[in-house]
Amino acid sequence: MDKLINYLLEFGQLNQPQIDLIKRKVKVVELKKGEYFSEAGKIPRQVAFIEEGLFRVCYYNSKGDEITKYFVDENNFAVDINSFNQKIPSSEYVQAVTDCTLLVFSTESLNDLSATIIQWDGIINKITEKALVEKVNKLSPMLAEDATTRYLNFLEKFPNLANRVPLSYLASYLGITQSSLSRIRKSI
Amino acid sequence: MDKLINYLLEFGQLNQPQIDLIKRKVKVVELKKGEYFSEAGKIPRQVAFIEEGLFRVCYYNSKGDEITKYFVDENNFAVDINSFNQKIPSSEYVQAVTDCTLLVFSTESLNDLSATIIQWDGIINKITEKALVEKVNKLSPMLAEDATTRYLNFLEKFPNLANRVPLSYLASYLGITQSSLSRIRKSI
DNA sequence: TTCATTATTTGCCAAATGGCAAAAGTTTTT
DNA sequence: AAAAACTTTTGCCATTTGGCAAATAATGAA
Repeated sequence: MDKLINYLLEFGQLNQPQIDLIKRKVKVVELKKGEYFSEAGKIPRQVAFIEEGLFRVCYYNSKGDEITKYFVDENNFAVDINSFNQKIPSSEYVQAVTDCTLLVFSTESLNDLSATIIQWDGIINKITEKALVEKVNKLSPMLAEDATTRYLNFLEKFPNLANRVPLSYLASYLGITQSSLSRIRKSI
Repeated sequence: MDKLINYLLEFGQLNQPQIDLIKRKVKVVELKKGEYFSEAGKIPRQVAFIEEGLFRVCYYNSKGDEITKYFVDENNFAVDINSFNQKIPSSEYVQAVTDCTLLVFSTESLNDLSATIIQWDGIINKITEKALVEKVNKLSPMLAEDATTRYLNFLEKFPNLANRVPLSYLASYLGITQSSLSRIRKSI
């Protein structure tokens, strides 16, 4: 669990008893490639810290295409933050792209931590904000770039991943078709 | 200032003395079309609530193109949240697209409010999170849509704006060239 | 290992978008 | 009102990406 604790410590101070409490509140979960951590239509009741592996968040658009909204890799939290906070059914799936090791907080654990650790909410808010800002900053320039550049940027961000991720996931994330991505790959 | 207060009240309760305090901490500012509220390279020291008008957030990409990252319309806060919080120079401009009336909070005012009003941080965090989630949710599907659809969606979101915004702003927001946007307009 | 299934590549052609420069239209300044 | 400056439209053609279906490759199950 060191990854989690170190990650939290980046956003605020915690003393040893607090750290121990956090460790007790978290549950280690393993997910196999392809399994879902949370599903569209359900109210998410857990938050995952990805200790190992890769997730994606995806949904079906009005045309029925499956769209990968973004990838979440290790050392990050994965959750449909909006649905989780508002306790409304999610409109997206959170799915393991590779086998994953997760550290899972339940809603109750989070409430306990929030009530017990005075810095907790502050830490979580900083983490949330940083994650969202990163998403905006990654998505925003993509519109101005051509498909090849978007793919190259993905390669840079996830160097050893491009070949472990199904083409269809990656293509929909990049906003192109599978065949186009295949051609782009060949041309590089 | 009712717009501001009503907006804040959507995210938490405030009693009258608190509301009065907030009103005292805020400064009304008018900006003319084209003027900047904050500029790239500077550390932002203010947050604006847009009472009237439209802003855009823009930057220059590596090719030197000016890119409109997003628009912010009335009843929303405009700030480069990341630079503001971390006190680092912004990499983007916040510019008035139309004449605007703003309610401006300085860093000091915000600190005072945070120290005095117990609910303040919670309210601000909710607002921040909501704004960021909205940005992600608006950007994300754009990649999967063609230019015409993106334009139509913009028209829907800002019905009476498309013709008041320079073509260049809108085109770079939509991720297309001015000429393409001009042709799309004609074809509708 | 072999078969079945799924994922990826490829060919062919169509559609969307870009690049550039000139023309037309608007707005601002003098 | 005329000139200058800026914005938008348009023509022409190149490039990028898409759509579809078949071929190939890779993966998983029997």
